Amino acid sequence: MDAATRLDAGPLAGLDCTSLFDLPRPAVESRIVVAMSGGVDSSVVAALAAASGAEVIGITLQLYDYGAATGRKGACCAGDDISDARAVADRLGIAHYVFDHESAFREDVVDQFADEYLAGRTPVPCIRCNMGPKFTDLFRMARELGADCLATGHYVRRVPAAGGPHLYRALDPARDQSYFLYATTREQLDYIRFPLGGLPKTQVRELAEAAGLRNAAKPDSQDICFVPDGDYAKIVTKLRPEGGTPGDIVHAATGEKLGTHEGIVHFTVGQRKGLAIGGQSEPLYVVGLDAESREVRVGPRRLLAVENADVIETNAIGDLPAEGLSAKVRSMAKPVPVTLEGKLGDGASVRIRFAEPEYGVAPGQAAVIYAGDRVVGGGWIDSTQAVRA
RNA sequence: UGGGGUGUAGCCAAGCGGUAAGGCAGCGGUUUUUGGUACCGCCAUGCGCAGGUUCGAAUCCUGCCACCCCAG
Repeated sequence: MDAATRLDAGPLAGLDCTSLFDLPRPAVESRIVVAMSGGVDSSVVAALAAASGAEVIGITLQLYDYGAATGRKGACCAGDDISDARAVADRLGIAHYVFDHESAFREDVVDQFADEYLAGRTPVPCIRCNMGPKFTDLFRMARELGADCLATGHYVRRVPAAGGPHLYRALDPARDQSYFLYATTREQLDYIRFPLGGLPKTQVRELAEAAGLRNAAKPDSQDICFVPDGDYAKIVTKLRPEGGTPGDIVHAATGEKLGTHEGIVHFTVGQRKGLAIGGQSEPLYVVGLDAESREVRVGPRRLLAVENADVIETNAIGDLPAEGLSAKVRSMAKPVPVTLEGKLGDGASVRIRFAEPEYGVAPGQAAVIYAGDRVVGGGWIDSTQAVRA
């Protein structure tokens, strides 16, 4: 009947729920706050927490409302997520609180998102969301509730080490979410737990199934959570109408005007589709955006080659090896070899030199630095330097 | 008005009597907790129009139309 029994009998019978949470004292004396989004992953974290014997409190933040965000009525998936979270908490017999966090989310994430596009950059709202609502606000709530830790469903590994915990990529590279967590501070990492970082997704689903969670088969979330139909530009221009001001599309090499566009917010460096320019012998990509002139500069793929990128507001996690560093400039990519100029961390600016030219590096995106599987930090890409022709 | 040239999908373009290449764009799908990329698939019963020759024409012939260039 209770979750612990089911788990012990289920496909993950050998799993040590207590050590998954790396608690400072016996589980039965501990209190764990779980960030519950309503998805499978965080629901399973709640189930694991409950199975550990600790007192578990689930917290769900109401972050957005699709109806309000898009002007559409009757579409409120956020509400479905919240009710899923509540149902899971009920099923597990744990406390569950929902906090209205919409206005803070709008300020910290959505407005930022729109402003970045307006400035010709390409934001990563998921990182902002982790930095703010999840790892700052939820963090504070968990502390105030006297919890021993805050647990989330992120696929990333926290590994205790001498100078403080380290952050590692998930065991399953296909699920790894470390790109979105490079900005995690030492204080946050001390307190937050990622019990799923060592598990394959299939196992998580099996566990959800075994625990009888109603969202066990719920599709993985993808795209930007507050952009229901994938049309992010619609949201941006709704928030910032000036983002839809037309401008010219010009060839980056010749300066020739090739066409016009319906707003700079529709483009990102490295983008190929959507330019609607035909009659070319090879594909054209966006190689630069000028917010001032609203000019979209395009060119063949070779013009995308970048030899270094300057990143700002950097964070460092743990000590930095002298060599063997690699970097990801997008979530779905293999880390590529790099060297750093400057000292990573404490908000400093650093120059990343790519060992081989990197293509489609967009300002506004994050560059995350790795030493093998360990995340050593990262920062926001502010500008890039093209490979000399 | 005379001379020359060109008219093939949204754009560029191959084809030169044997039953419409390719690229770009676009659309769809796969992948994906950001944007994007990449990959796969689709995309001219018809070649400016009308006739003719031929077993068979985008390809040859005739006329017409349109656009471009040169001349005046």
